[in-house]
Amino acid sequence: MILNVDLSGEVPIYQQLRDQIVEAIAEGVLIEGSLLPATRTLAADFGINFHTVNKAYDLLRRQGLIRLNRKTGAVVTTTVAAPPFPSEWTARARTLLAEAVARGLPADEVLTTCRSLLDSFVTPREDTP
Amino acid sequence: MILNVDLSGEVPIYQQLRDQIVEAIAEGVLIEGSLLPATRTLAADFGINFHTVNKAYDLLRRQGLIRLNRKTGAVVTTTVAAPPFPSEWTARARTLLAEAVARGLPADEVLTTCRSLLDSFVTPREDTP
DNA sequence: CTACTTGTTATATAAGTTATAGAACAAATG
DNA sequence: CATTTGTTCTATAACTTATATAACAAGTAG
Repeated sequence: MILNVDLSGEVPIYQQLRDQIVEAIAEGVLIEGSLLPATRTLAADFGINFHTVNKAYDLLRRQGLIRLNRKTGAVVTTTVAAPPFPSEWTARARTLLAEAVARGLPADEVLTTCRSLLDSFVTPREDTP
Repeated sequence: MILNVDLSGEVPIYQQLRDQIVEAIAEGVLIEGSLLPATRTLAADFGINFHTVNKAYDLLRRQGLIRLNRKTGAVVTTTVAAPPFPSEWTARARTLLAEAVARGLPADEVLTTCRSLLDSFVTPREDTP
């Protein structure tokens, strides 16, 4: 997995890490059982503090996307979204889609973009018999 | 237009205001030429500081969604998204959609949700002859 | 013209967030 | 037992958020 951190960007570093790991999971680059680098290792790779990586991992853990074990490190776990998540997610999607429409992007183009993005995620977890 | 502000929420107040105004524009509740309340008025309505409202309006102005005139106040302006916007938006959409997929929401359900949201926005600006 | 309403700008302050730093603890592995 | 890993604690600097007060600037209405 390739992570890219923009240290001088507007988005907090821990959020960038979280987002990219979430995307890697969606893409199938990270699957159930995949091991993430140790916090100190990842921090050293980017020249950042390991507390910052810790914060990203803690976010992912609270969202049920990884499990943290001593010595084993962070392991990706695929769980099904808990009840409050879908409606919260929809609210956020509403805001993001509204922004696109308000700024003049045609609704059908927006939907096409969403479809493309989703298609790029859908990873064949099932074997072809 | 009905605005709702959660003073003790995680999302900054100025962001909540911005988001809700963006959604109102997408919904067609606010259309080109609609006047927003004066910053001091809106601030008084919610018992917040007018600088906070100012920040929300300034964000909207920089995104080309409203124009600010002295005495006239804030006026909604429908503009077409500038070049950097679509790709930036797509990047944000990618992150949000990835989160849904990573947390186990079926891709087709996610797309359906997006379609529903977009449908709820599409407002007939053209007259029916 | 004067008064009022509006956005604009400036300064200050308190609380919270982000990132860094160093240290120490706790558990699992080899 | 030593090492590696996450966990917890304290501290600090820079930035963000929200508030407060004050003054300025430009339109509009009387």
